[in-house]
Amino acid sequence: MSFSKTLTDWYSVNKRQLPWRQTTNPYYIWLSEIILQQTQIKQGLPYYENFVTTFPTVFDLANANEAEVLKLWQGLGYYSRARNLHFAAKYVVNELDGVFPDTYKELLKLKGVGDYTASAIASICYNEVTAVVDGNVYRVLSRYFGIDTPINSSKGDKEFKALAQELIDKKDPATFNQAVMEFGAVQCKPKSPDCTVCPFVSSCYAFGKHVISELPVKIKAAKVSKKYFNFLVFLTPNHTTVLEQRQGKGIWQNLYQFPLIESNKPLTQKQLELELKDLDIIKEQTYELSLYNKDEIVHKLSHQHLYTKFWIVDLDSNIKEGTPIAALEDFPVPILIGNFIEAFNF
DNA sequence: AAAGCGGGGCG
DNA sequence: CGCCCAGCTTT
Repeated sequence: MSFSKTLTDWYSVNKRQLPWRQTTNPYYIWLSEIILQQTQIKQGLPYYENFVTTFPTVFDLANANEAEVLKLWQGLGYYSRARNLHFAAKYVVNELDGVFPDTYKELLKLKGVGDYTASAIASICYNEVTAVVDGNVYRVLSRYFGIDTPINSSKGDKEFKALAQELIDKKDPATFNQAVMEFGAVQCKPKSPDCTVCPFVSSCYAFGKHVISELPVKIKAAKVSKKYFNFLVFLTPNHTTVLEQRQGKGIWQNLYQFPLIESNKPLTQKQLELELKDLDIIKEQTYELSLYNKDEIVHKLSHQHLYTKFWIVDLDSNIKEGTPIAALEDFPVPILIGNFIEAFNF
C-alpha cells in the first residue's frame, strides 16, 4: 500500500474532532492556522473559539482596533501573529473586497502567511496540490525515510518540502496534509511514540535502525541571555497607576506594561532610587518605594530569561496621565504583567 | 544563513 | 532542566 493510502486510512480512524475541521471557509481556516503556528492544539483551541465568536467575519476583524485584537490574543505569545492577522484582515477587506485569496501564490502575500500556512489554506479550502511542512511533517518524514538533514536549515527546508510534495495525494491534498500532521501529533510523537501500534512499523527506517530518538536532526539554538527587568508600579491617592505601551522592535511590541527600568545586573533598592530621580513622573514628588517580590520572578522566553522585580512606588499626590486601576483589565499585557495584576491586591 | 519572537506542557 | 509545539519576518 502507498504511503499516502496508509496514512489517510490511519487518519480516517484516528482523527480528532476539531472545530476547524467542520468548515472550509478560508477565513476560519486562516484564523486557525495563524493561531496554531508554534502552538499546540490544546493551547490554541480556546483562542480560536474566542476569535470566531468575537469576530465572526473578516469584516469584524478588520473593523476592530489593534489593541482589541491583542487583548484577545493575550497569553498566546508571538504577538506579531496578532498584529499581522489584523493587518491582513484590513488588506482583505480594503483591497480584495473581503474576498479571500484562493491560491497558494496569492495567499503568500498576506502578512503572517508563509509557505506552511499558504499551503494549508490552499489545500484545505481550494484543493490545491501543495504540501504542508510543519514540525510534525519533519518528524514523520525524517523518521520514516531516515533523513538526517537538519530540519532548521535551508537545505532541509527544500528537501522535506520536495519529498512531501512527491508523497501528497494529488486527488485529495487536503486530507493528506491534515493526515500527516495529525499522525505526527498523535502517533509519531516527539517522545516515546508507541511504534507497536503504528501502521508504518514494518517499513519505518528509524524503527528498524533503532534511531527514533535521534530523528529529526535539529541544529541547537544559541544560549539564552539574561535580562533584569524592574517594573515600577505607581500608586496614587485617587487609585490610578501608570501604564505605557511598548514601542520599537523587541518583545511584546505594542503591548502595555508598567514603566520599566532594564539593567544588565540586578538592581538594589539604592541603585533603583538613583534611576528614579530621572523620571518625569517622580519630579517634585515625595514617594515611598517598596519591593513587591523579594525573590526575582524568572520569566522564560525562547531565548531570553527575564529576572523580574516589581517595585511599588506610592506617590503622595495625584498625577495627570494616570491609568485608573479599574481600567487595567482592558489593556493587552504580557502574561508576566497579567499575572502580577491578578496577584497584586490593588 | 542566522537571529528574534511567547508561553505552556511534558519527560 | 531541555525540548517541542499546524512558523514567519527581519537582519
